[in-house]
Amino acid sequence: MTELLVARLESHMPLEQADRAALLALPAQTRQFSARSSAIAGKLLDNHVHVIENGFACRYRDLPDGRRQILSILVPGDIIDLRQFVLGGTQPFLASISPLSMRAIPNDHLFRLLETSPRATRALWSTTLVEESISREWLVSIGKRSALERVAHLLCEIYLRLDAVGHSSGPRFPLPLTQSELADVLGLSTVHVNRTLQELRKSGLISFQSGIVEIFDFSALATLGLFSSGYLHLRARSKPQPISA
Amino acid sequence: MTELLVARLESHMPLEQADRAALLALPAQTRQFSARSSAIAGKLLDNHVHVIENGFACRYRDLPDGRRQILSILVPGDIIDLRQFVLGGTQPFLASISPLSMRAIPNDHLFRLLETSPRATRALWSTTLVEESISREWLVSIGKRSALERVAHLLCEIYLRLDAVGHSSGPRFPLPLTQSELADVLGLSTVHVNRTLQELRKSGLISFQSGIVEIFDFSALATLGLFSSGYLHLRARSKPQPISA
DNA sequence: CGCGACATTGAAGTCACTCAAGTAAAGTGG
DNA sequence: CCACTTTACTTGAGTGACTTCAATGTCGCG
Repeated sequence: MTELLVARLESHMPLEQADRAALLALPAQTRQFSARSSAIAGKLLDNHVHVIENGFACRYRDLPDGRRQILSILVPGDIIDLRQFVLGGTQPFLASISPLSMRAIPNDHLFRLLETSPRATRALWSTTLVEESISREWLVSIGKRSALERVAHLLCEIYLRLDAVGHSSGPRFPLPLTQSELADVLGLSTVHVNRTLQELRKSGLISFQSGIVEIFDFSALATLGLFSSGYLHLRARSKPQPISA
Repeated sequence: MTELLVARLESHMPLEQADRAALLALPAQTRQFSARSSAIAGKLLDNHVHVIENGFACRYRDLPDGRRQILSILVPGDIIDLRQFVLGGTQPFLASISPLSMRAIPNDHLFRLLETSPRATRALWSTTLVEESISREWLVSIGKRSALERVAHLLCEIYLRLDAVGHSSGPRFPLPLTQSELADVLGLSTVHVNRTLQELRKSGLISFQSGIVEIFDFSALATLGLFSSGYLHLRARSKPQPISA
């Protein structure tokens, strides 16, 4: 049951049947976490790489005086500890946002795969490069986009990322972040996130309640957020996009 | 003459003699660029990966209305187009900051290396992961640190990165960015960068003139900037650090 | 010299923040 | 089943860090 991993890798680059088979043959055990538990990192299996199967998580950094910045939002299909796998060192802070289920793959099996399949290696490497690309886009948001643009941009991004792994339903998708967590993602204050969301709702572009977002006009939202999807490195899919950038 | 590449890879993880030899055997031709030419990307050799040998460059993103965010500062030893190599697609915008010399390595040789040396593959992969780690740290800066903290933090980072590849001289290092470029790095306005630099100078922590920074008290600067060097993933070096975090 | 690029300074403006309440919904315990 | 608590969201008022605009200063260079 690492189909999701294969789907994720193939959303960025094509695989051969042999690679797909090798990936599917990787052993994996399921692990569950409850919502909103920080310090997940300590509870991960050592010498395993984890793939999110369901739910949302995030990486974050706390500054000594209590300021917090959320560094990435992790959705199903995301691999959370490739950096440690490759580079060693300790896992940066990681927290679950919603209830979370993950698949843990033993490092040694993965090492063997890397040695035998350069293409699978590239595919895994790719996911880390896409993550980097997303980080950079967030830099643009936080550095130069206005609050309204930031929120619009983030919603577009999460929508496409979820859609790429089949976790959207039409124009609707789950976003189980509180406004205060969104603030820590976007480099804004909670109060300002609240007002910005109200503005987006009033302008008829989205609805957002009890953790569900609906985008009424993706292309208008993308324009408003100066969003263009290239940085996500999604390959065109066989079935047509429900809504497209 | 890819010694610099080897030095850079070894600053993050140990290599075996065989890997080192394989890396040094990679053919490479030198390419030169003048200072401050944007759209470097178009002038790079197709099907080559480029390593900076001397000088500074940056990746940047322009928004439609002229806002610009600099996404990363590239220093000697940095590899600038691994993403395209692995993931395909086009090079994000790239500009030289100072006169620049680079070494271009043909993709096919690199592919062959990846297929024969998993350890070299990991080392190259590592550099992209370190870049990602730096992007994330910049997110913290722009998202949550004050202007003074941001500048202090950036100076600490550049110093250690240059020092790791032997491009510092004692507490001094080149930083050929204009204040307006620093502003685009830090998500600030030029005017505010100017005032912030003055504050740092007045407090006696640094000097910064004609593109040369001198850090008088690294540890005070690091404290001020909430800097801790872990995210750079630098291995302890054999010779002692001149100044350390 | 005079031009261009960069740095510096002052004044005025604003976007987003902080502080402070208040509302709403959901969970907890007696 | 209803007080009590907790968590999230909403609203208003005042403030401040940083911005924008506009000059002025300084240095190197053709």
